Amino acid sequence: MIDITLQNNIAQALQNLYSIEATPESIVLQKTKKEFSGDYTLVVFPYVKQARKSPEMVANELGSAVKNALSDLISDFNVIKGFLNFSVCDSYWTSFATAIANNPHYGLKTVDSNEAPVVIEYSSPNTNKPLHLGHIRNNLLGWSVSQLLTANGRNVKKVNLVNDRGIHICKSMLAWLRYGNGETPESSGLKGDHLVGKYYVEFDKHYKEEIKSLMDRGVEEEQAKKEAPLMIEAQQMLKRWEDGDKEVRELWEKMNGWVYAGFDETYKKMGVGFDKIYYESNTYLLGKELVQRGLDLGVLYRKEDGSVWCDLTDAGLDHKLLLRKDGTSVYMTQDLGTALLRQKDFGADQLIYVVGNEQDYHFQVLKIVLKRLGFDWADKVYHLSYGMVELPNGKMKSREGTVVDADDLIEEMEKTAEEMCRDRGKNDDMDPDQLKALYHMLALGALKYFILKVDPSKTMLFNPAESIDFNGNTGPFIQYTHARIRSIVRKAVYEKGIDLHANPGNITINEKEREVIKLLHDMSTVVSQAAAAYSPAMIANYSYDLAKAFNSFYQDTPILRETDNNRMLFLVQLCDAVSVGLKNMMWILGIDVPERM
RNA sequence: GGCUCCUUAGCUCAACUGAAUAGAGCAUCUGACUACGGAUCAGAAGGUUGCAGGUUUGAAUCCUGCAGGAGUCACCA
Repeated sequence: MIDITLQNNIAQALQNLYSIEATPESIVLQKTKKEFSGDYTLVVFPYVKQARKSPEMVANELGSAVKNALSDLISDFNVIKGFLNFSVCDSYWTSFATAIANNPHYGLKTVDSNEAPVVIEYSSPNTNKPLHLGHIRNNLLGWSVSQLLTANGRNVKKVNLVNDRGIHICKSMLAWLRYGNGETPESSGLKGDHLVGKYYVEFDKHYKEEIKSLMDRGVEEEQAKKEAPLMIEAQQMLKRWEDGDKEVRELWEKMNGWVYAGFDETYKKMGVGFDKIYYESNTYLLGKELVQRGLDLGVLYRKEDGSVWCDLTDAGLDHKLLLRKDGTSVYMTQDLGTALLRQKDFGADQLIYVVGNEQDYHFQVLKIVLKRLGFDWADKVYHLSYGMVELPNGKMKSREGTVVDADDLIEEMEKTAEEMCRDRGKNDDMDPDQLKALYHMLALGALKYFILKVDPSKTMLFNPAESIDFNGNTGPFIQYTHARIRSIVRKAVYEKGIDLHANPGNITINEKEREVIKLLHDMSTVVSQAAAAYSPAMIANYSYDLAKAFNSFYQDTPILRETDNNRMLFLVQLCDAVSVGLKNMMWILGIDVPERM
């Protein structure tokens, strides 16, 4: 790559001219801004003090030295104040573009499956309600970061941890027994997760009524919440569950089965999947063993009432509960257990958890407790924290009915995609199945891109109306660009008989072509930077830059009417290269790109 | 209240490690379809990067203080 060559030569020149010791990696090259001529820029200010010369002089001397050493690569340089701009020869760019045309793996590294894996957990749903918009951000991030790390050559294992036990499940079960009349997904036509979610809401409704009537009779609110018959019954049910009561377990399995079927459908629609699924009902006991171990080691302590705690005040945090006084486990207990189990299962090089930022504190504690329990691999735990998704009218709250359901949203997007396609009337020749697949592809492209283009750590605002806009910085814009490029390449090959593998030889390129090639050239760098930052957003925004640069170039370049055969060949190869680049970056985001649309 | 994170154009978002005149899209306005796919492109307008200091040749970026917002500090998960 040319940037590495440049770095080496600059380091050498610094040494020769001013006896400045600088490692090649420490030399920062940036892309030259559009307003100035050149391709790569070196800021020389950091070296002027040691060189004891003016910035202009240092830049000129460095420029000459590097140009002389690399006369076949660097065609020219110019100096503006302390900025040294290098221009790269056309031949370097053209041969680069030719080389990646038709290389379907450009920008993607090969995975060594013997390497210790990166284990990434995402999704982690509760089995008492359907997936909503917040889960969508989680799932898309988790999937995309997996793809991103894979593209960077890492051996990735995707896992899901289903929270299938606890009081919340009992609430749904209880409400279903009481008010369900034996309703099933089949009899009601409801998706399993929606059906169970319905009874979770039902429980809450009746529970609140009970609290209210107790309070009307003069009971304090706190007291009423504890004494409401429904709550007591739910707790008894949890106890029966933990005791392995046959009747409760059977119902639990039946209702969870409905939910899993529903989730699978949603996951499939979103295009996400897992290598392994953990269930808390299978892992929570291990956490309890770890707590015992902590007590034996003396890093945890037991209060008089029997509850177990960890004192984290020396780390600047509070005391943290690890086991309730009745001996049942809490969230942290389970997480300790699953972390250990996962480490044992995979021998992971890194453990990534895609979990919302409301749990930043939880993960801080988790790492410290693991460390104190004597697990050195605690350092390998990385919490990929993401911000909440807000709606234009404020936060999502299940109570106020402002939750956006995942299935509804996807269906809504598909409908809009269909309308937009109808309006444009371009797909009259496609059969109904193809059209349906296309609408789905566009709907998900729009949704995924809209969510992934935002930096994960930031709170984002989801505006349903805007997300379905297929213009501007959106997924469909990139999908459309890709389809158009494929159309050009098809025509070139079948109508003009162009051989994509031929060598176009030496040709000169214009500014817009150069811009496109440079973007492609930097793609691998961007992929590794994005992987280091766990940021699909970088990929998304970069893809958009590339698509935009291509459209601008495309607009005023008559590719297939070009009279010079070599030049036409080169332009088609450039098109092909761009489509490969776009396709691979969209692959990282989990977005499908159509050959035609 | 303690701790953590956030605040960039009317709106939604960028800006990799500090670097040249802080960039896109949407919305608004002006232009380009006898055209390889117009779901496009070219252009205009829009900014004291929350406020006040500091460090630096250079700050949206680093430090301090303040204001505003979010999260968390549960025998919830």
